[in-house]
Amino acid sequence: MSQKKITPRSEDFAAWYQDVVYQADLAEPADVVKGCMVIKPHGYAVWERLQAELDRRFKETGHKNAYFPLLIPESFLRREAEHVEGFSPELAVVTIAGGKKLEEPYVIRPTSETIIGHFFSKWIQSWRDLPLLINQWANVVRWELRTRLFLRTTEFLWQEGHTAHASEEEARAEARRMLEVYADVAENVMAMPVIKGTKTQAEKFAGAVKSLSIEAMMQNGLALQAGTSHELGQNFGRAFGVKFQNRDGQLDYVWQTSWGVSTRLIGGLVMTHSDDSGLVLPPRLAPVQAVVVPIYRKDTDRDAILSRSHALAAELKRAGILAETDDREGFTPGNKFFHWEQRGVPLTVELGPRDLAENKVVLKRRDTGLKQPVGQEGLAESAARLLECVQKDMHAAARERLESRTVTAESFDQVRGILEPVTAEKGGGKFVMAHLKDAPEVDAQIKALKASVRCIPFEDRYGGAGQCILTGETVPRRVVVAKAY
RNA sequence: CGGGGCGUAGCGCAGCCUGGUAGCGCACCUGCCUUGGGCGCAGGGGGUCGCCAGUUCAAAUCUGGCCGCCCCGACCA
Repeated sequence: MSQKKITPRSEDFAAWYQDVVYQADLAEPADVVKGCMVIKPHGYAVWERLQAELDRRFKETGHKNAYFPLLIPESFLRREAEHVEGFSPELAVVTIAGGKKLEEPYVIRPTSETIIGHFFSKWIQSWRDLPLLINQWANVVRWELRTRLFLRTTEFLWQEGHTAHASEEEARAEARRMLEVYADVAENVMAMPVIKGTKTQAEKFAGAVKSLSIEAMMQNGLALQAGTSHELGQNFGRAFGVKFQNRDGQLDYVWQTSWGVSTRLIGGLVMTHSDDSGLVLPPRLAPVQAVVVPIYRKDTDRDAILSRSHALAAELKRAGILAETDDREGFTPGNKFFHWEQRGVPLTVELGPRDLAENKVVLKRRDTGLKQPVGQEGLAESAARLLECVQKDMHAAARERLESRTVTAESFDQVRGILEPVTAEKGGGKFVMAHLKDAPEVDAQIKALKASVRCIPFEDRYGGAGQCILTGETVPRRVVVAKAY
């Protein structure tokens, strides 16, 4: 393992992010496959914990998992006009298979609305078949020009929920419900505060009637769209002939939703909590929550300290804490501390000769770096309590950062003044709350600043209606403007 | 596609100007010694110097061509 230093955030935030991802052993670029990455065991373990939290909630809200093909007939993409327009530039297409040119090429799914729409049309006849609530865990491919580990890669892992409903209201409620699930996971599992809101018409998903999103703020002040949930209306229902007979005996098209989060969340996690020493993981996502580091000077200490370390780790495990002992030979304690620190382990349990003699250990928390001696008696309880505390404190710190970097603006020039100097490298980003009309020409002017309207928040905390700073028309509330990933 | 940069050990780089048997740091292996925040010492393994051609007694080094990658811009759920 290399001992390369991590570039400080203040020097170059983008370089810092890469360094943290490497040093924490989360992932590396798949050098031989442009734009793709290898998610390494530690990174994948974080993803698995996140998946488990999400999957449990999907099932609790009545959804079932299924799996649809990776390859989609090219013609399917064309059936929904906006959808094809939105996705065709970033499609990878299979034209040859089995040594022969295909009659009709397949695209590698960039998302599955189309092929799932096709199967929904076969599965749904009656209102009794509705709602149909499906989720798929899958990989997708989008040929992006510029990629960054986790945040935007050519291939990525995600889940996509696809549902069909008998009424518009029910579909709308579903889209909203799933956004709330995402917000719950972001806030309470990832300790990452988010703003829930509606995308502007210009920013909505290709083929949707309305898109909802949760937006998080990274430590450089840039926004990250952390999850989206779409009301598809009857657009895909019409395109794929997903008809049902309603209670009145009449044929109608279903109202659909789709919603997704991806491995991008791991990028968000890194950029929300980590520091200049490396990764910082919230306890609820850490694959290892506590690591016992034995410290011994002489061979005579060695056996006693190692066996006590193993016993303490076993006790922690019995209490449901993901714990292990770092009993690797040939590494100094200092080396081990750095090792686990870079990997974001929330709690380190130090056990040396002095502690052994006094029946204590030293607990160190990753987020604040604070150390405290605690008795070996009752270690499981004190560790569990401390983990809870770390989880809460991390959330509070991130919340505080988001609040303190949210500002209001009363004119376009003011928005420009705040956002123009902001870059992913230098940081300084803000969420600028301003009155803006939901109209494509307005979005276009914000785009010219290399910023975007992130969302129109559900909850208005900035004083209600006002005049659009570009058109002068009255709009109901301020929207979030920011530079984003 | 426009501008800039770079290809030498697993990673990061020096050597190139001025041609003469390929080096440094980290990582890796062995042994001894250490262990409360990246131990030390000694020994060791690992290279078609991006590819092709040319010049030359001799090319990592000079010349020409090609390929690949990175950054900035454009593009972008």
